[in-house]
Amino acid sequence: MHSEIRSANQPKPSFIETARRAQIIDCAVEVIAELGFAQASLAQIAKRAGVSTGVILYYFAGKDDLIREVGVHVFTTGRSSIEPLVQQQLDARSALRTFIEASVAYIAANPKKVLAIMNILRAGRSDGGTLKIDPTVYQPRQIGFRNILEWGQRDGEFRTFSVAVMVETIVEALDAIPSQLAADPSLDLDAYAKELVELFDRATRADTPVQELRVR
Amino acid sequence: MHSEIRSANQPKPSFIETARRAQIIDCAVEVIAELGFAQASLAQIAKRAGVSTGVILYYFAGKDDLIREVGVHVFTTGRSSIEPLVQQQLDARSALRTFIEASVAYIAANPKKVLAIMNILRAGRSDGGTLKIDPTVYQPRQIGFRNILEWGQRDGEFRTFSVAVMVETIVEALDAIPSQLAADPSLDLDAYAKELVELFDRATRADTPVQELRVR
Amino acid sequence: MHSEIRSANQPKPSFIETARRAQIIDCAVEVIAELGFAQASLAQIAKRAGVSTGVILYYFAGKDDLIREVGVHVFTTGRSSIEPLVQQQLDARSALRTFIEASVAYIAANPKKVLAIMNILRAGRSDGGTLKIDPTVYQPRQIGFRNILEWGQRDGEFRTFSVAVMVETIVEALDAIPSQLAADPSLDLDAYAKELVELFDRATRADTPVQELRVR
Amino acid sequence: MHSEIRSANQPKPSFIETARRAQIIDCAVEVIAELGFAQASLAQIAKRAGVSTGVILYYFAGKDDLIREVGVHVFTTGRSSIEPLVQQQLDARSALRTFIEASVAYIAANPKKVLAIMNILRAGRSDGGTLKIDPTVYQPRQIGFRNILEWGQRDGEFRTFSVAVMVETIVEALDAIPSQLAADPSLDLDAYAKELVELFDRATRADTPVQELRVR
DNA sequence: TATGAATGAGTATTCATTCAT
DNA sequence: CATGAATGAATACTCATTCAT
Repeated sequence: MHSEIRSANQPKPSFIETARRAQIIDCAVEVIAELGFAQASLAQIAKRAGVSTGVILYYFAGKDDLIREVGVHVFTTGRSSIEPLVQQQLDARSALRTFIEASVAYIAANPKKVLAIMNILRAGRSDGGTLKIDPTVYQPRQIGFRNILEWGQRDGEFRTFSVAVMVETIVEALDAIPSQLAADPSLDLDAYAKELVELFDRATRADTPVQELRVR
Repeated sequence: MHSEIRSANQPKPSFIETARRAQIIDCAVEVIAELGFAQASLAQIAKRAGVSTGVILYYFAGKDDLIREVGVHVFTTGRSSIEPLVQQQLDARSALRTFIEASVAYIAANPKKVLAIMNILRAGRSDGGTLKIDPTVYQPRQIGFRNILEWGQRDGEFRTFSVAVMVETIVEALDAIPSQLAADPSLDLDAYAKELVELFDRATRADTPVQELRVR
Repeated sequence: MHSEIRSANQPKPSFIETARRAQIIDCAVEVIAELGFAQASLAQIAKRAGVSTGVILYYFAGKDDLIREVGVHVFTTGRSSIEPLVQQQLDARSALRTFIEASVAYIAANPKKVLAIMNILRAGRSDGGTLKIDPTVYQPRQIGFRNILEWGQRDGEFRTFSVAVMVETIVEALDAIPSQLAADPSLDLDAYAKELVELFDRATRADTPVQELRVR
Repeated sequence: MHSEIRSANQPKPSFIETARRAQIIDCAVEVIAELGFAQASLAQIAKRAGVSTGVILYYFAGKDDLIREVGVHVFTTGRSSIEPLVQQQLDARSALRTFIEASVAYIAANPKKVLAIMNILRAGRSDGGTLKIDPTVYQPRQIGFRNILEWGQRDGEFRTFSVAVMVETIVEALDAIPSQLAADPSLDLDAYAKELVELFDRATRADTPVQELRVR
């Protein structure tokens, strides 16, 4: 019945199971966002969900499994709200701008989810040294940025730079937002997005055509 | 015996005490860097140091005290190796470049120390909600960057942008390095520094005088 | 699950919970009575109960909570076995006699419980300076004696004396019994009670009517 | 050099040793009186004395030994200030009154010492089940009261009663004072003594000659 | 499905004591 | 004489996990 076993023989999760899993993931997100990853015990999460800790372990193979699924959930929903917008863009520069804007918008719309993820990712490794969230879950974002940057470099929109460094810098700039927002909920995220767009537009664009970035 | 008490009445820590404290701090750094903050129990640190956990609590008032001193140690040595170089610079642009280069150089020279600090800072808050490392210890860096950016804006070297956002982005770009280096020890940090310098030079500089940044 | 939380939302403790709590309280009483409060670690109590220490902390919020509940348990049962008898008395002199007799009888019937309580109360304060058992739990006894003494003084049965001093002396005379009984289990408590009744009857009664105390 | 060894071969404790032992005993008294026995660690006592814990263990065979000597010290000085006064009395009734008064006076003059002793005696037994203070140290007081009571009964001054019960009651009445005094330092001990004298005079005296107790 | 009960390993911390210097 | 260093056992407590019901 645990997720691994499930995927093998039980193709159809019941309605109640789906609901329970979603509920538990939501509660885990809240607790991790509010108390931090270290304080987020199964007992706390269960308490928030109004169930016993046994329920969590009935639906998830263990704490690690739950955390992993929290990661999958947040990154999946994030991706689905960002990717379509980016794919509409016709040039790399617009795509980069859109990616940043959509990312910040997603943070603004889901501050707890994103904060929870950051708390998890930044809490370091698990006991065995493995990461708490599988790279395949969070790397698509890096890959997305990488593709855009390489696209822009191919098309001559972007200057020559290390794509790896630029990706890392962009991603970290975005990842720094959730905790700032938690510390100061009045933070103006629209303005923040505009600053980041301008910052990375200047950081990436090719020199010669000093074409101005159109404000939307 | 413990640091707080010490500073009041006992001006001269013995040689052996100084050595032990340094040794324990070093071992704490290693364990935190290698296993992550959550796995860094006193037992682990003591094991690494080849002493009993009692020894740690003999020299430090508690785990919190040890962690705090790790923070002080790393930030103090970091600052002393960076600040003098930055202060020699005559214009904001050079100061920013130097600050970034010196920061990366410090990471290259002390990868474990910096990784440990990142693991601590990113592990979130303690039980009581207080930070594990006092802001007065790590904020001088932010203030340093802020001063440089404001200086450049005043002097017209830098364009208009949100200093807060830029500082955060720069700092996060630097803070992302230690874990990358841990994952790939062959990472070329000189090149990484050059990329960041170029990136933030373009992100900050004023438009008109398209003066090229001299490569050192 | 823990007592405080329980009283708020969970009106029906399960049978097994009630039994376990009672069992743990009993074992705590035994250990505290036999080894003294200082030696009564959770490990000792758990060992006596044949469970792991975790079980104790599953049913009680902590050691302090357990100790507090031991106090409540003993004082509550003690009070319920003493108070009704006292309240039947029509004059203060009989009430005082009955109170003393019933108190000794309760000690005779529950030597370990009372010894445990004495060990707790006399072990001094907790770390924070707070008492280990709430005054509201053990002060009703003092108040009971006080009321009787004041009643007798009002009615002229008792002479003039400091009620506070007399209460303290009576209570201490009773509290001295459990440890004497532990040291010498053959102690004749009926005789002891008669002695105390006579002692405090003479100590309290008014001078003029040299009316003899009727032996019951 | 430890006390047991000492008594065998070193008949003359040096001046410095005598002073150190006295100093440590005094500090132990203070700490035990102020913090309670449970909180009175060797470290606390050493801190109060301004020495290292090693010093304590140099002059005393262990913590138990120190505690024992605290007991000896307080009971010895107490006895020497009480016994001479009692021995001057020519009748048992006066002796009893004097014993009580002198005991309270000693408490008034040495509240910390007596409170410390009470904290020790009431903290229960040591690890091995042995008492923390040897009975030969504190029983002379009981014997003193016993002798007086038997004397009075032989001479017809006192009525017939259980000497054991009366002794215990008197002693407990006195032992209850130090903690009351600590809780309320403004407690009027002269009045308290008068109350106890009157209380036990009435409790003990023979019926027929209703001779009034002369107020001194 | 879900609960409540129980465990056992792991946490930081305290403390009396030993010992080399 | 005295210190400071170090230990090891014991402390209360947390938590993920197991399991019978």
